[in-house]
Order: sequence, then structure tokens, then C-alpha cells
Amino acid sequence: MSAGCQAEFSAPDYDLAATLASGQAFRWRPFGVPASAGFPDRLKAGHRTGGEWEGVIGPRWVRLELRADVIVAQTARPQHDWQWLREYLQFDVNLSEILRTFPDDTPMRDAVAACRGLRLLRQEPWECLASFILSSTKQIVQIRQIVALLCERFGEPVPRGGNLQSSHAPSPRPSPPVGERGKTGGAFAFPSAARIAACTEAELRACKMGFRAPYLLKSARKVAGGEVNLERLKIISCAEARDELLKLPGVGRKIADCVLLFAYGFQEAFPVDVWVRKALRQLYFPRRRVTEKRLARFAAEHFGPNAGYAQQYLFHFVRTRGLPPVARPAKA
DNA sequence: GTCCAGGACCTAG
DNA sequence: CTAGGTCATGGA
Repeated sequence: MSAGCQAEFSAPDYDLAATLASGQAFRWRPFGVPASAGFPDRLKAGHRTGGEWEGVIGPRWVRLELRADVIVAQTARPQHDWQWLREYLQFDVNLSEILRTFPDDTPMRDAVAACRGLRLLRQEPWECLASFILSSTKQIVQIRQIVALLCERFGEPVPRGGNLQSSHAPSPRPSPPVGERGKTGGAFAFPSAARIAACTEAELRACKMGFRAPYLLKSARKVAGGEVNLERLKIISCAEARDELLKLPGVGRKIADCVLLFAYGFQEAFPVDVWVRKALRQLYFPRRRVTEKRLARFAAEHFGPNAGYAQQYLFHFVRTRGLPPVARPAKA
């Protein structure tokens, strides 16, 4: 094993696979699998990829492995302070206390029973914001592809640990070339707002992001230029922070709430996407037509102080389990 | 081929 | 405030 550094963290009740692969962050992949290989959009219930994952947090490549209530972290370079990882994985969060605040109804009980151990991460604001600008009307597997291309082409290279090459036989079908730098199997940091702001729209479109390219470009300019100060959002209220995010092109209520929840830790934020909307309608309002506004009000009032956490449980629950009766109509 | 994807935005009623 | 069209791209 190459140099690097390793540490262990007590992590009871932590479903690493669900947490890293359930669509709140887009840069994690099973360790030792080539970037081009990808992995299924929806992990099946209880799916474990050997519990070994790799990704990049800020400027650091890291490998994570879950072993019976312990998470083992390995980096490429020596670390004397692991606070960045504690913060990202939110080791200090007491999951039981959060689950206790969930409404005591059948849908939530089912979701918690099915997804226990699912956590919320605390991500870098710009990476989270940019990623979710790219997320609109895209499947999670595609968001990962777009983000990977963006990082390969415009992110700073970071040293990668482990030994990918020796642990994986040459793939039978070589992956299609995805840019000049991606072929080496290297790792890259997420490109800064300033770097994205320096791109042309054509360069961004070449990362397969389509009509989202101008949104990302304009938002990057506003962030890099200081017109929207992402650091300041940490010290103002959730509602005020939301108003700031809504100034950015390509950012509506849903994406703003994702950033508030996944990057700033505003746990009252409740992103409503197509999956959560389906879950709310079918689990809480079966065969009754509910207006969009009524649904939003219900979501705001029903799920308590950790509504965002509840939302992630509902999201993961319906995506992994599917929705019971009406969701899969037989094709006569 | 069709439908849909962790939407936002613009226009018209 | 709601309804519909538009924007790219690729899974399923």
C-alpha cells in the first residue's frame, strides 16, 4: 500500500452506502472500479459494495470502508487533523435523537425501518450548489457523469491513494475517452467557482450538461464575483439564505432547499422533487387530488424540526422500495 | 420508438 | 396562482 494515512472512526448506526450513493452527493463510487464503469442508479435495499468507497472531499482524495460500527478512512497524504472528515460525515450527529422527532405515522415508520442508518452529509457549498444546478431533470447516474466530466476537465488534480490498477484487471471494453486528463484514472478536486466562471458556455456544454450550461456559468460568475457570498449564508437564517440562493439563475425552490439542507445543515429545509412529491401524494394523500400549494404546506407543517432528514428517508425509501399498490401498473 | 429524469423559467390565462 | 411549452441528454 502506498504511503498515505489511515484513521478509524466509531460510527454506529451508519449506512455508508445509502448515505454516499442516495443522491445527495455525486462524487462517490465503489473503490477500485474505473470511473467509466459507473454503478446502478438505485442501490437495492441493503446493497453494500463491499462497504468500500472512494471520493474527493475538498482538496483530498479519500477511501472509506465500513466495518462493523467503524468507518476506516484512508488518504493519499498524511493527515494530522481529521476534522474535515468528521464534519463531512457528521459523526457527531446523534441519529436516534433525530429519528425521534419524526412524525409517528405509518409512512415514516416504514421509511425508517427500511433505511435506518441513512445520514445527511455536510458538503462544500459551492460544490453542492453547482452539482444541483446540474441535477435538474437528470437521473442521478447522469448527474454523476456530468460532475465527473466537469472535475476531470477543470478541477485541480489531487494525489490518489490505494492501488487501482493492480486490483482491477484491464477492462474488456475500454471506456470511451472522456477528455484528456480523465484517462489516467487520477482524481480531481471540484472546480472552483472562479474556474467555472472562466469557462466558455461551449466548454461546459461539452460536459453533457445541455441547457444547464448557461445557468452554471452565470451562477459561477455571481459567486466568484462576490455578488452572492456563499460563506455569509452560514451565519444568517434559513429563509434569508434561501432568498440569497434564489438570486442565482437555475436555482429555484427545490435546488435552493437541497443546498440549504446538504451544505448548510438547515434541517428544516424540505426539497420536493418528483420522487418526494410522489411519496407525499401516495403515502399521505392516497386517492385524493391535492394542489401543489397544499402539498407544500403539509410538508412544511408535518415533519417537524428535522423535516429535511425525514425527506431524505422518504426519498430513499420510495426509490429503493418503490411505491406499493399503484406504482407498478401491470401492462395488460 | 416512448417516457422520464432530485427543475427552472417564461408566457398566457 | 395554475397550466403548458421549452430547454439537452441519455437511461429504462
